[in-house]
Amino acid sequence: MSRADLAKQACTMARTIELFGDEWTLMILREMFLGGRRFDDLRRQTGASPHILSQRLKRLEGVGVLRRERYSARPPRHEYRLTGKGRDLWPVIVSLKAWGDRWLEGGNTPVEISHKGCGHTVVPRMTCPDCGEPMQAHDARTRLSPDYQHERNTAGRQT
Amino acid sequence: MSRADLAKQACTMARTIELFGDEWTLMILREMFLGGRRFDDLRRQTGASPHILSQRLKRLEGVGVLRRERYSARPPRHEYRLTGKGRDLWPVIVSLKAWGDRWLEGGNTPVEISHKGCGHTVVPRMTCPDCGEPMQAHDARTRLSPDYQHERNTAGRQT
DNA sequence: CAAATGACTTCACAAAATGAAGTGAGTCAA
DNA sequence: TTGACTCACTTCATTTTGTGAAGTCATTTG
Repeated sequence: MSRADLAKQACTMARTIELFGDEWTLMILREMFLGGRRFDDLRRQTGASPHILSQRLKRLEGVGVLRRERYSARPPRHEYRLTGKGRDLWPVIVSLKAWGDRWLEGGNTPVEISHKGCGHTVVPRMTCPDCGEPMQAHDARTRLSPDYQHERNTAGRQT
Repeated sequence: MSRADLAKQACTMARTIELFGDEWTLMILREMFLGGRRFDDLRRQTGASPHILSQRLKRLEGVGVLRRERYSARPPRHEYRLTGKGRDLWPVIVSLKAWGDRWLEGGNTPVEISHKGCGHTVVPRMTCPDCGEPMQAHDARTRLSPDYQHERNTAGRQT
């Protein structure tokens, strides 16, 4: 199965992973949430080669999570900005960060997040929007739709 | 810069991305949160080739997010289970799902999550652990440590 | 006028993924 | 007790993707 085939699956998780589930795309998103906007900044901070950075930015622009904007006309220069759709990926990046801060060894976290509302330095977490309680894997019950159950049951069979 | 070089960065985000930031690893984690435990189930549901699945499972085991357990002795059979460290990646997968459910077209979400505590079907979200308010990108202020600032300022320079 | 900057593209080479086939331990049905 | 089958993989040839260096082009700055 190729990357493109993931896009055909009904599961929105699989399709989102197909879009953003690679090293460089995630690094670019991280960098943009840290404020990076220009090609060369992104290249330096992510370590991506210009070739791959260019490719990924085009894909992200195509998906609509960022847009290319001219910030200078005379030498034609562009920068990249997250759209609302792109900013909505924040929880993904923050979740990765939270995991790393908790489980990875080797010094303090170099990036701190504080909540503008209350001013405290925090590690944002998942909660239930209904009752407000924190939610982790074991607090959740997962249910698959009948169609999706069927898709899964017939997946990878040769008959 | 290669994938391995990301591991040397101080940023816990970069190092976490190095560990889990690829298509197949994320698909495997998704599948495990959906209850998948055996090699062939994982292979079928993720679409990964046995080669790559084997590689990724070894890496994930090495990192300690899952463990290999024998469930039958006579035909020696194993299955894979998430550890606590692995279950802690739940917010990453849920965030990807939430984004997909919101922004991707094409039918209803095939996976529903409900909160055991209150029983409601929910889309878990990020909140501030301090004041309990929902948090999104624009509610957060990001601060970099001085060391990390310096690492960033000298990144990608040839002099 | 020469060198620098920013935003890329092109290219030769290297690394990784794919798909198919194979392996080995063991079970189960005839 | 032979033959088909399952599970958990490994091996291998081919294709795809990524890498690092160099090049391009339109300016601007020394």
